[in-house]
Amino acid sequence: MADKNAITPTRNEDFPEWYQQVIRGADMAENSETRGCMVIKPWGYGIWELIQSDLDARFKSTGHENAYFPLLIPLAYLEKEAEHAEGFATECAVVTHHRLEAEKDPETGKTKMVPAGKLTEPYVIRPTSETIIGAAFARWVESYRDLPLLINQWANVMRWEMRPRLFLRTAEFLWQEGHTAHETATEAVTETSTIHQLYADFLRDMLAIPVVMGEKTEAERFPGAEMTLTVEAMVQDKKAIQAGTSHFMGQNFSKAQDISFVDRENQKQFAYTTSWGVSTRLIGTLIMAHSDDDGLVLPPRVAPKQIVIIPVTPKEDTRQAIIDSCNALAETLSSQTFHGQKLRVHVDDRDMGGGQKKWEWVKKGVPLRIEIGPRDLEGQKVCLQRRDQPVRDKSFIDREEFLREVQSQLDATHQTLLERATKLREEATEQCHELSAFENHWSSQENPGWLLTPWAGSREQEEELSKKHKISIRCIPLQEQEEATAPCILTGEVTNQWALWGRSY
RNA sequence: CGGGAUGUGGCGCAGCUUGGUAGCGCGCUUCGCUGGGGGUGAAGAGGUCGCAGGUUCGAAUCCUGUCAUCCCGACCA
Repeated sequence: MADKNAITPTRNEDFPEWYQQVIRGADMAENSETRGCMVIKPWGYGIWELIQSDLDARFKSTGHENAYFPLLIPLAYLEKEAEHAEGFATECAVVTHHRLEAEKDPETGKTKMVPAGKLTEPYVIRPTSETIIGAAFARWVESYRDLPLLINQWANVMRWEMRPRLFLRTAEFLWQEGHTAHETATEAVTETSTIHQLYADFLRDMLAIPVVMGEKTEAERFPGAEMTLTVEAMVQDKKAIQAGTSHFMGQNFSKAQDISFVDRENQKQFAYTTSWGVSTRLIGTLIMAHSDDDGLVLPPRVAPKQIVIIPVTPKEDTRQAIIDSCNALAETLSSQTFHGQKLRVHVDDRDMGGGQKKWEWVKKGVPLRIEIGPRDLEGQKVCLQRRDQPVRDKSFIDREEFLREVQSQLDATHQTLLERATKLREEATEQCHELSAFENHWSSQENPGWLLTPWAGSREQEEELSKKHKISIRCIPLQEQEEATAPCILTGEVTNQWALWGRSY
């Protein structure tokens, strides 16, 4: 087993299968009996809780409040905004009955439960909550004094996807959805951008994932939105993942749902609304962005355990002293903080092989592993292993020194991950001005990375190119738009708009 | 919804062509040896073979139906 990786296959051999095995190896989640739905296990849910609590604080500090709306949406609500309805129609689960009746099969004698009590008006299990929250907003908003209305909801939603994958695309998933209503378009657009930036900061600071911030083209926009802003991440197979979106709805939804108010001139006006969300897909993105052939690699700030201490007890007579020493170290560490939160430390004193324990924590992606054995105890040292470094690397440092530099070790881990991901993305993103080079690029390999091109094509032209090469415009990056004008790669028209193309999840 | 495949102990599979009521690996339990490493020896626990019919003295094996899942397409956070 000496040189074997913990995860089979490796990323190069079979990336999608590697992804599944990382999740299994880290014991994060599993497929459930319910079609397309996953069971999120404590290690995976722990990551989600950390994501949640940090985001929640960011939402609150930008003036938002949490509320909760029903899981079931009256079917009629979904019919109000045509584009929106159409966008989600094919993936809606529908509730049509409200009672079960026991029915005995006369031949087998077995009892079956049969749906009964048909509803006159069916309900849709929310695929997203614009409509039902909009209905509430319509009641809540009467005057310009009621605005802005800044609401967030933490919830589960359901989209009957054809091809589910753990975390990345499941029929039921957890997310937050922000919904806001504003007096003016400008204010609503500002809100959309504020959240866009909030997401980008969050991904960089918590998940160590660099993103490209940009706007979606009309073809890729949220159904019913006037503008969709996105943060796009590149993962290790060079595909793109849309990690979070923030939509400006204009007055589309407020007109459809009558979210109106009396303005400062005593005139009736329709509000301008926004919505924005990130989901458990962030965990999938996180896995694909950082993990290696030995399993999950967690950025410290979302690691349910940041430091795991493993006692090495080869001799019975020193065993208790070592365990005591480990517990003492854990206690000291736990009283320290990292980015405002208590360090999350765990002593693994289970009675089992040390090697097995070590590999479990490697596969779970714990940022720092500490081992303390008889020799370390004697020399007041600890054996430190960092998850962002090769698994077999270890350094023996003074215990006191370790206590002084834990935080910087954790920060350094975060920094390494962020730099690696940034480097990967930069190396796999090229500018392209020639249509022939553009077309060749997509057939050169399965996932050849991203291309940035001058773009002035129509929606139809975009869709044709997308279909032909199985790509999409990930976004019109905000940063690139100021750069020099150039002829569109397809039409030749001189433009200052640049499009970022890639294959995506 | 179109094309392909599969359903056998917790997981991964063999057995099915040539019917005779289950077997392997991993995991799990107990005990021993090990102990800076995912080691090792022994002994155990655990399945009426997706479901429903049919053929047969007898079906995991043959036939029919049905359900579910997976892979390739169209859709998608």
